[in-house]
Amino acid sequence: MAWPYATGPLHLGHIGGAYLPSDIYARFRRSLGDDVLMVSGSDVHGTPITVKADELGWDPQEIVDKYHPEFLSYWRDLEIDFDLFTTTGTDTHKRVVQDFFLKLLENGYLYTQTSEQYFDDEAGRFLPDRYVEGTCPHCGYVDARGDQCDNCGKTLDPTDLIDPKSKLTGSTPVLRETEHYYWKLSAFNEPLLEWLTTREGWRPHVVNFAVGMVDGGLHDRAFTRDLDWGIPIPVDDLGPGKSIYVWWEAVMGYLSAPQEWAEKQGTPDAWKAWWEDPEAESYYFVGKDNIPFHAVYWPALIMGHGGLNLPTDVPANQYVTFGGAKASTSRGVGRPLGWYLDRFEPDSLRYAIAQAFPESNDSELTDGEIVRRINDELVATWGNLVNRVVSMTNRYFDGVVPQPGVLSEADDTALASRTATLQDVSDLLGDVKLRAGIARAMAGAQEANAYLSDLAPWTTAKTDMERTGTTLWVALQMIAGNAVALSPYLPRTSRKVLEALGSQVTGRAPVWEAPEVSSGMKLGELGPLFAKVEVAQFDVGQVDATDAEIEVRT
RNA sequence: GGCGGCGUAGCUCAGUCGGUAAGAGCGCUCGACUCAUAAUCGAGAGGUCGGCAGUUCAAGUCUGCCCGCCGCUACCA
Repeated sequence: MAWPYATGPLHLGHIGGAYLPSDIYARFRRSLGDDVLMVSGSDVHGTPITVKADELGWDPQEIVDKYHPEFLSYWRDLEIDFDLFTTTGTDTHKRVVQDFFLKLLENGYLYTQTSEQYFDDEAGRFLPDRYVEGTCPHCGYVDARGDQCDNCGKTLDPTDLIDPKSKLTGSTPVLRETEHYYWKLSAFNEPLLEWLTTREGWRPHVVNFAVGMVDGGLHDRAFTRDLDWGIPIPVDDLGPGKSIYVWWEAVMGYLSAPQEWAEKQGTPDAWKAWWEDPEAESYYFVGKDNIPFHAVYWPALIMGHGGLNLPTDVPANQYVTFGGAKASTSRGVGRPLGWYLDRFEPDSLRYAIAQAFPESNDSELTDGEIVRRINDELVATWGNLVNRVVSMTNRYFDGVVPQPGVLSEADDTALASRTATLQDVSDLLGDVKLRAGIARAMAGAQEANAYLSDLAPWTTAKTDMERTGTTLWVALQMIAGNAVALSPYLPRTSRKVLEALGSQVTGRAPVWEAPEVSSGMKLGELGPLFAKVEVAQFDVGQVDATDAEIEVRT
């Protein structure tokens, strides 16, 4: 799972790209009976946080304190079931990161080197490339940044700039020597390439991207920064004010979070089952912009550390787009998640997003599209199926599951389709094809609807109650099986259905098999599973207006 | 500019190693049904797979060029 910056509200892109896929996959594996540990947390040391803090005149910690709890509320509302959602600001994380640093040092993958960097005397600190502006030596553009010229596009070094100025204070920065730890990343070119090119079942765009990157030859990278905010290095030979670069430190959260979880459980060594047992599998659900860190840098760090499991898979998603542009709250594309949570039921929203997972391509998801998916697909096909069968059972059999008579060929076919659905969805989920999985589960519901059409229990009820009872019994079995198939995607309503049909869901997820709905059992109360979304529910004209508005804005 | 990627039915998307008549859902049309949240079921219409050229017995699928679009550019992807 990606670690979000605690800098602002999340939007559908975050949910569709990483958190919901992860939750669905985790629920599925739990249903299979596997032990699953799902962890993530807020990155509290990222540059965006200090930048935002500077802007607002706040302390970085205040930003974190504002957004981290908000994230937790999203997980609760959407039922994204983390075992632990922590932050990179914990003592455990600090300890793990510092130990990791020492391990790399001990293994010979860190060395010190001095370089010259611009220093702002007025602000009293070193300036990142982007904080230096000046005239481009290539095209003469006046507002070129230290890393790149926006006008001619050439990549620059801050020292190339003519007449450099600090973006912070406007003063002329001076070059100063600074010493840093460097990470011997170049040592991992071969092993990474070897590892990446032998991955099977990975999404092509992930492998291509990572291989392309490593193939070009990775250079050593600075491991530390001149910053007070962050995790200080655990050695003092460089003097004070040296922190570990946030990206290297953030990914180590995957190692620290399980340890924190284990400590809280009172079984401090329990994390090793996930990290040191070679049989353990690890899946990193991230957006495609995070591929370098999860498919290249983090594996390289793991290799450098030794004794830890490399990622089993990095099923990175592409982007959820709005009006063709990547969702980004800061740029005003898409809406904050809270807006949707106020207007949609969690399972309905999960459905709409899952049907648009950008697994192999960017996927467009507008408000109108969400409404359409909920009303015309989820409510019409699945919600309605459950509702019609339950109400017929109520009407003809007083809500008691009827006793089936002799099964016809159609009945057998229907029952077979139930297990086929479960099997197919299982195969797709196993391959992390989550979007195809939910589509297959919905096809199962359509098969049940078609079965009802063929057998027309409302007609046979006039003449042959045994036949009617058999049909409804079969339909109830199909519904129960389908509820299981949908349970990773729609946990709340699936549980409702299963419980109404007499299945006790004991663990965190139902067992992955078609449950038997017993004859003679009285059905539990079960109203409509999902409310149809009325557009009037939005602020007047909001849906269309927003779609248009977003397009204009991009 | 560099790097990565995208352009397939009205809409959102699938199309594995190039090979049976190009697929799904929704929408639309027609028909059936009336148990059900005007839901469901069946049938059908609709695509020169962005354009041009090439490789091949055969290309949505490979190569080149062009057009349009998007993302990343984190102290070098």
